[in-house]
Amino acid sequence: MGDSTKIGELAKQTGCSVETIRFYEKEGILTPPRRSAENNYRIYNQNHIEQLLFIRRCRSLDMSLDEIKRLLQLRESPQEDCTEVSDLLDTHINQLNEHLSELEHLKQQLESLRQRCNGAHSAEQCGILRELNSTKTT
Amino acid sequence: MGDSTKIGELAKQTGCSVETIRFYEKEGILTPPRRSAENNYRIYNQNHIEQLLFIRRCRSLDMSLDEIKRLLQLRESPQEDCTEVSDLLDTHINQLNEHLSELEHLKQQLESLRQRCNGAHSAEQCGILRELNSTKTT
DNA sequence: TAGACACCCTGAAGTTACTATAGGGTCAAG
DNA sequence: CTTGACCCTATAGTAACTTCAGGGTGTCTA
Repeated sequence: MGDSTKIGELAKQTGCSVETIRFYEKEGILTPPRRSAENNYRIYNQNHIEQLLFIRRCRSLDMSLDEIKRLLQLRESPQEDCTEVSDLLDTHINQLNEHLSELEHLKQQLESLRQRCNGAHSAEQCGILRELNSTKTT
Repeated sequence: MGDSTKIGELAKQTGCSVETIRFYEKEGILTPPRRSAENNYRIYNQNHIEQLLFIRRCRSLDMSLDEIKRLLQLRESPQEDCTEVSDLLDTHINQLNEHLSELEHLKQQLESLRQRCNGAHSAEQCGILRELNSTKTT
């Protein structure tokens, strides 16, 4: 038992689509399951479910598949030092912070641009288009 | 004059790469320029420079090429009502805001996860990996 | 037992906005 | 006449999937 899950069932249990599961396997992120002798269907066990949930959690934290692949490896080698895990996370957080400040900046620019027009002008007079025609790229 | 700019020159004047300019043309975003009869080189005029600067500004505001294509069309029809311009911008700003709050949420999760480990553990004991094994996906 | 329908399989192409690469012509200077 | 900078086209690669084409499997029901 716990070793007879077909791909559709795994999809339901993890919230992944069937296609995504096959994709993860092809990319070497999810361990290939055994196959049924009769019909070549993939047959998953509890370990696959946990792997896939781990992947989903990491993805929900916006980690890349490469990062996740590495984390899965580290997860598989319990004796090793986990410094790399926290380093990876630090790098990830730094990237996120950079991304965030870019977007904050963007938001200000867009809102300032938006105020140039309150609708109901002709396009020729539209303050937004005018601004886009002349603003310096930052 | 103002009608003899080759692609490398246009690239310099706009800060685009040569490849990107050709790409924009292929995608129907930048108007195809006339070609030199002798050598088939692209020859740009002032209008192309302005178009491309417009595109660059929109891209720096993170607009998609589809959005930019539409804005360029609206820019070309000065008599039309510009409501669509401000609508497009509103939609864009809303998307950005959603994206921003997702990332803020993400940041909190990542920082809380990060606190689970201060390094120098074995991977087996690593609070980060433990957490990733069990956290519910949100 | 035959048809319908849900499920499974593979492999390839499409998505976004470029970047890079291969393979080749053009042009001015030395 | 060759070197180097510039131009051309067409194709593939990037990330993380999604979609599609084309076809097998399994079960239920008329």
